[in-house]
Amino acid sequence: MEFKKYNHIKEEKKISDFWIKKGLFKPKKNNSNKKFSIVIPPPNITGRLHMGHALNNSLQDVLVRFNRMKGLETLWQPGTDHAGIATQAVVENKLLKEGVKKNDLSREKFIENVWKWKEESGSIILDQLKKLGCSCDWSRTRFTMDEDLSRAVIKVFVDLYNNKLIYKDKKLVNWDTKLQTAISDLEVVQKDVQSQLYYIDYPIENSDQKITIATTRPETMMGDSAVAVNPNDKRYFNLIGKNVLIPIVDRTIKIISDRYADPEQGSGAVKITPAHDFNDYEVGKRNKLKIINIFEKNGKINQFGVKEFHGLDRFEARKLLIKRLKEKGYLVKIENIKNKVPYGDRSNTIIEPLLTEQWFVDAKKLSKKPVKIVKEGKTTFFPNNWSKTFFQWMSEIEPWCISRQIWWGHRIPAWYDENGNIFVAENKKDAAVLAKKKNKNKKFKLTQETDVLDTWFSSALWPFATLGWPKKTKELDKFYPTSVLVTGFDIIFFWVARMLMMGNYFKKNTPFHKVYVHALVRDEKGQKMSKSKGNVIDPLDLINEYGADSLRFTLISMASPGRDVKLSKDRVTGNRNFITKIWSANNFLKINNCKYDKKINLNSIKLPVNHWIYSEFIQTQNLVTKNIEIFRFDEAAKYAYQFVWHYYCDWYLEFLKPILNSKNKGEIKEAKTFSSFMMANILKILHPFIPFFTENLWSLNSYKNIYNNFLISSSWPVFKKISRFSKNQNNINYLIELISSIRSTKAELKITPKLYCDVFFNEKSGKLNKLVNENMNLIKQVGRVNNVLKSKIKDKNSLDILVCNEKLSLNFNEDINLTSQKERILQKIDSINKQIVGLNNKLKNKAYVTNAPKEIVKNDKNLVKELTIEDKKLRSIVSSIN
RNA sequence: GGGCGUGUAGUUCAGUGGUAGAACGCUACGUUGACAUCGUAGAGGUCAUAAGUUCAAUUCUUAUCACGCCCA
Repeated sequence: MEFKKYNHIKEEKKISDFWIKKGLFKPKKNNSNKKFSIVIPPPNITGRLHMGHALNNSLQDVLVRFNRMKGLETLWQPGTDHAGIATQAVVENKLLKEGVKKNDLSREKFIENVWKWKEESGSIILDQLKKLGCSCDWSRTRFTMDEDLSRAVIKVFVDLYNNKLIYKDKKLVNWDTKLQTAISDLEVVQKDVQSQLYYIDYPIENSDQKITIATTRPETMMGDSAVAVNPNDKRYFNLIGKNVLIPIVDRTIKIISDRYADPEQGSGAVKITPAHDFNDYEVGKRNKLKIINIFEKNGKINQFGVKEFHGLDRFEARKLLIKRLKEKGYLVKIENIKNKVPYGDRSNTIIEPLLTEQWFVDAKKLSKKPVKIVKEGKTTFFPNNWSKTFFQWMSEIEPWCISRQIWWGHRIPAWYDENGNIFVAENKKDAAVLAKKKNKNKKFKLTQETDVLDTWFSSALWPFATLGWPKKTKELDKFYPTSVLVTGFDIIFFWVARMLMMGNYFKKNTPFHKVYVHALVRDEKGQKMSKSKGNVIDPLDLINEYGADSLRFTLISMASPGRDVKLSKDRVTGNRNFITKIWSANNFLKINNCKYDKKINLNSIKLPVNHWIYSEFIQTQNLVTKNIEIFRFDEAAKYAYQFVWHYYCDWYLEFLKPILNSKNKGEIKEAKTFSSFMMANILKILHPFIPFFTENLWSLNSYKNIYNNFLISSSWPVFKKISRFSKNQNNINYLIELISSIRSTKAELKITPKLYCDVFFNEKSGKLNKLVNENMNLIKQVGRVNNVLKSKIKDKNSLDILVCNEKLSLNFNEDINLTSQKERILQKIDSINKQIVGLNNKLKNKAYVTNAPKEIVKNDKNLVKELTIEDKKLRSIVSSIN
């Protein structure tokens, strides 16, 4: 009979459509009253599936499918975020290609274009998640710019403003000169770069003296307000209070004393530019210095700079200024140094600290409750050490700049009257009411704030806003707080911490009980995947080549806590082979007409091999269950793999062959039904890992007829141990050892494995002897044994071996070379004796015998006994070879 | 500078206070009626280094070295 090969591409698509059409991803009410919910970390609409997503969502899907099968009412809430800056850039570029500049359009018109783009391309990544097999309730898909979610954002903003947790302030912020918006401190990455440190002389007024300062940013000299020296720096002690002239700029400033100046750094004297450096800003505040802003919003020198430099870009200005300083002899020297320079994570341009008016969230106040929640263990991190990182960041938290000078996003619900009074309300009408009160009966005109909110502001509301908040919905009631959040460590601050703040403030409850933190996916050499390195592996390529199941199984089984996933194609191939292995095992069942057509009555099961595989399955089932529950997906996958391949396929199916080939109709029937029953349960425990393949086999094998359900909706196996079966678990394991020994002896003797041998059991009362008699067919076929002899044949072609410490003789129909075997046994005797000596020494040690647990000592004593017997028997074998 | 983490077979990683495990790779043999995307057998480890605690340390403690990440 020919059997088709498994075609993952065709089947995965079919099954995915089917699940969705049948509504099987939706939460299903049941009697247990237990719930399980996860909100997806919303991918942004410009995003495309990468390995990080693949890992993140495979893990969530394991949890979701597992809990669904365990009978919990399960919701996996999907959706996307609007990614303000990224999306605006994408649409801006698209328009530019069509010959349209953003600023030629009205704000409304541009937003219209963004929505159009979103409708066309915004759900690509969700389709990719479907390809991965994610069982989200897609009918509940949400988007951060949806009407409902926008309402939540507005409400949150207004509430926080009214409670003084949001405020407007003029502060130095991280300014992106390319995107021309403020960004939060988290969106700034400090990069190590090669820089020049310029030493410049500032002449001291009314004196021949000069003071040398060192700076990496000479162009900011135009905004200098002072030169600072350390109060303890004796070199400059007598200069404090004197005026210096800024060269080229021709302006005088004071030399001040401030502890910020580090005597060890550069020359020990440092120029202070409060408008263009965060540290200088603080120095300026302490010393009441002038703030001189010399930059336009695009990073070019403005009218407060030196005239010659007006309109020059900051880097051109630097070059020119250095040239002028050199010409005039103010430049002392240039040093090459390594330093950190702030870059925008989106624009990859150097961030400029700029003094602007922005909206801020008082993150410090909002962080108190989350810290408490985590300390009390109401939200726990896995692995736990991430809570340390969390606490550390929360304790140093800065005000969160939430306003962005872009168009795409939630426009801030604040209105200004002509006098600049601010009115924050959910809509213009309400704002007008406030304005009327403020302006008494005078006329006023309201204009709305043009800034929009940071995308993370809306993402912070994700766990409750997606469930319907601020409305009181059934879902919110049922699924908040969510059970677990699965996320990468890189967004603990961006997202997790902020969700904890908002959830605890607005819902008075933690948004999730557990946070599972996974690591990065790297390439096989441990390098971060990046386009510039060209080492990116596209998950969709792997899905097409190997199937989503293979990719999922690989990622899941490599997700060890606290370790990066080093992905290589070899791994995926290996797991694809695993799936093929199950496919072909199932073909074996089909060929042999192994059908499972009604529920098994376990009491009627008689065959020892069935008892054995059942007992082994229970162990596996327990290990898989336990490990998923404690987030050890790698271990869970490993145990499932072990059982299926090395127990079910390698031994169980082999043991079935002699039974199926026998004439015992009862045994044949039991073997057929039970093997298929076990296959059904294998599919169950593998389903969270490889959902497409298992659902497909489930339907091909018509298991639905017995369980009245699709695999995805079937129940997780919870079989009980049956003591009657357990006896045979050990027995079959002894037989396996016997067969393995016969095989390796053949290999050692360089006898082809094909060759059958005869066996004689030297010890009549031995357990092996008895077992073999009970399983005669099995040992003959699987062990390739011709006859089990009644008496020993002393023959030059016979050899004694030891199995489970019982001596037996193998008799071959072929000349065998016993000298090599003798050598091998002598080596074995040697190593046993070393062990015995070691153990005896240990047992002679009184401290050991008195201090060690009795069990351990007992075990050692037993071991010595057994080893001594083994030694004796091996010696007798050796002497018989002579 | 502060914090976190990692170092176990050729590779990627589990694991444990009491005789070191898996997968992949490798070697030899093999097409036995599920499977060569396979089978059988096998080789391969001073558990980074040093000291300490302990009857006993790969495991706990400390130090050192190497590597990685985060924050300043």
